[in-house]
Amino acid sequence: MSPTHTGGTAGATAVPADLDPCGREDHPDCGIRDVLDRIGDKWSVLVIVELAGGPRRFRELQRAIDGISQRMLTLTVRRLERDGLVLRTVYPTVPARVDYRLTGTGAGLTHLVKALAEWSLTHRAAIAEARSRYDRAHPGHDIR
Amino acid sequence: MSPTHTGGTAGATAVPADLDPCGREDHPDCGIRDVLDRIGDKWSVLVIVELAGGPRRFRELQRAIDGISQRMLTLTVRRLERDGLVLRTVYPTVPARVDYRLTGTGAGLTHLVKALAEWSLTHRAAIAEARSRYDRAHPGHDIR
DNA sequence: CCGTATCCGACATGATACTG
DNA sequence: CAGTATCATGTCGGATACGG
Repeated sequence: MSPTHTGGTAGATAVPADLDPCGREDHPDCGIRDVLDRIGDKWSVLVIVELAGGPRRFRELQRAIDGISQRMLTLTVRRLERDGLVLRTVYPTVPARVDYRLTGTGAGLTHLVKALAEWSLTHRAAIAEARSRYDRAHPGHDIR
Repeated sequence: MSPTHTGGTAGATAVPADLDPCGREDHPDCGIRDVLDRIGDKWSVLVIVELAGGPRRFRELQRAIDGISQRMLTLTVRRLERDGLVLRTVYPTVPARVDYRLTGTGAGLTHLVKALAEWSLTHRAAIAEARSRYDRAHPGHDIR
């Protein structure tokens, strides 16, 4: 395929209205960023997935999520709590016992996360192949 | 009783753990990370959303996505290309003309992104409120 | 127009030690 | 057990300048 065509560009030119929550693109922050930042960070999704299996204590989470440091687990779980996605409960026993569970809002997110996870699995092979193909075609040119 | 609890908008709804795409929870890295890293980074989603409206040239993307630097647009679009989510076409004109469009795989991701965007919009208010409530209840204690 | 190449600061994350 | 505090560091992303 040698695309020599400089004529009219094919396809629609407008962003579908249902995908443009900002109204205008010159307004970068429109709410979706907040959620995406949470979804995107290294550990939140793993915490959500783990909590989807039911309430967990701090140490249970840490053991379940391989590689997470105490500090990052604390931060992650605090941010999720702050956003109202996770409910933190402290039992005044000795030693203290704390458990975490998804709120209704958080549980709703799990459906999306689940869809994302399924999509990932479905396309994992294709993506891996695309990557190696790209790397083969562009030697020495590292992106990542 | 009266366990001290903070945060959370509604009562927790336990979700059955059919979410584990890895088979085992002690093995959290199973491909979903790759996709999440792409979803999670600052610009990929915005590029995908923009391309959902049809093919775009480099400058069009940059103008549409407010705040993105040339460097980051290049990197973002290259990574998406490498993953086989975006197709890059170079027309040998002078000056060069390049356009980007979603591949079939990339278009599939659009649906998920769209779902995520809708979820964000729906819960934006609740999240914002949860945050300010948290911040009110925990003064001086910043998480972000 | 469409990039690439550098430099650099800010922030996220990790390691470690300490507390209630 | 469930954190907090502190320090070190690696990466991300922005600004800028240059090149095809």
